[in-house]
Amino acid sequence: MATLKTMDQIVSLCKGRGFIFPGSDIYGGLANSWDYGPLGVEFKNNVKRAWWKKFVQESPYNVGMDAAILMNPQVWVASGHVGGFSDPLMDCKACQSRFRADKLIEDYAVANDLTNVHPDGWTNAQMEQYIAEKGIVCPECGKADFTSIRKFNLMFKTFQGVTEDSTNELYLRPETAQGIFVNFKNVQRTTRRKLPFGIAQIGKSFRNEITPGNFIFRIREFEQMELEFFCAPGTDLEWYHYWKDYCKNFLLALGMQEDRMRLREHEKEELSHYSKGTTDIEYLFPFGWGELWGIADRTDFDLKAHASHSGENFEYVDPFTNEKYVPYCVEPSLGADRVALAFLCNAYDEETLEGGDVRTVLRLHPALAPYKCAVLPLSKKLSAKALEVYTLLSKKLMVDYDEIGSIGKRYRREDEIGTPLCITVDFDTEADETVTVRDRDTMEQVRMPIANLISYIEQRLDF
RNA sequence: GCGGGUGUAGCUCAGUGGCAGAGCUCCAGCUUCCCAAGCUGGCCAUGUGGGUUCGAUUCCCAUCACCCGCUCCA
Repeated sequence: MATLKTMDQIVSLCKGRGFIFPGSDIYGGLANSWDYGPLGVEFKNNVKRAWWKKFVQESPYNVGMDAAILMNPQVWVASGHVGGFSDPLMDCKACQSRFRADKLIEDYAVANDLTNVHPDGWTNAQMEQYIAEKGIVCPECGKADFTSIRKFNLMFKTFQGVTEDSTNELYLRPETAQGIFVNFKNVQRTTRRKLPFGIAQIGKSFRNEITPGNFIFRIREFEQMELEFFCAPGTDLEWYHYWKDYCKNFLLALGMQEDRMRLREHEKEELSHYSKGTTDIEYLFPFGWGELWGIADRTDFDLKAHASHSGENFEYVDPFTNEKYVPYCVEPSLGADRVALAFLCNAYDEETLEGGDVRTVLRLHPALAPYKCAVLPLSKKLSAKALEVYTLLSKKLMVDYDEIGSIGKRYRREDEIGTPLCITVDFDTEADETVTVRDRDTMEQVRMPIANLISYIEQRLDF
């Protein structure tokens, strides 16, 4: 199977074959924006479709929805993003290191056994004053020479309405989850679901990251695939483990190599304020381990926060016990671009053939491959028959067609973009209605009637 | 965002204060017909915006992007 490659090889394949291009390229680009090209959009759509299939279509528990990106700003006050998503940062003027002011104070408090010092709710001025008074120094160089605090609000702002005044100020959502929480009652009522049930959503989110990078791993405009799974208090831990396994199996079923995956449980100190437990599913990228999927037990934090801010009642009445409670929530949250990148890295392989030439092959699971097969006439004289086959298959599947260059060259081109099967129309096809089907991974060829192609290809798409 | 490096064709790299070159790719034609064959021809570049200069791809400034170090968690 594929060996670990450098990021450059992946990026260069993506640019070269039309998976992913730098955003706004002709104007010199825009920091960390990337555009998905013809193959990239097919591939990413397949990743999203696979997730939806497993988490909505095949799940007895979950339903889907699609909330608006722009939401009432009160949503972000209630969720804690307006306050919590802006990190107070200071730079050391002496050595140029950057720190979070609240972290500096916390570390100082821990080091000096000051158990009653918690800078979470402090203003910038309070934190600056405290750091100056206590003479807290730079952990890097030991000097006490900090810049003042600068807030980096991680939420993008925009305006609704024609005038740019602050009363019309809106945020682009930094996560899709809140669109689910605010619709909890609507979905529960209209679907008549009883607990436990989940609401799934795929959509764009926006974060003004301080340091984005590593290709599409950390970008400012990204796509999330989130499930908010609601259950009775006390059953949350059980479901937390259920979904953790379910997520892991999803990745394995699509061919992710197990030795490049790991589950990392967050330490108590690392947990977010709302979370009782969090596990990250991480993937070993060429640049190191990176988080793909965060599975968090969010308790009743979000629904309660919205209940108190909005005045809505989020209590659920258990139809069997008549018990009233605010549901607990388990959240498996996956980055679509990240997992797509992981699948690309996972699939990328360079194979040295007999004779010494190197074959680049993207060993994507057929369900994820941009094209499910390619139709290749052995000669241009066979174009008419080959196009006939192409027309037939393209009614059901994404199919490529290529008649340029030698047949071997066209096989290699398809290998490089992960097409699992090549269908070669030759001089016998016209007479006996059979074609050669060549496998991307084994390079083996079988003869098959045209009539059998669709079912043969479709059975490989299961996972 | 801060410090250091880089920017020439789709890709990999030459080169110069006064004409911009190669290999691969790509396209066309011929040929071949089941694993990157051959021949012929063709397309395509100095990241962007300013400045200095008679003249800038080369020098200067800014900007954008990428790579390497400090902060993020989908």
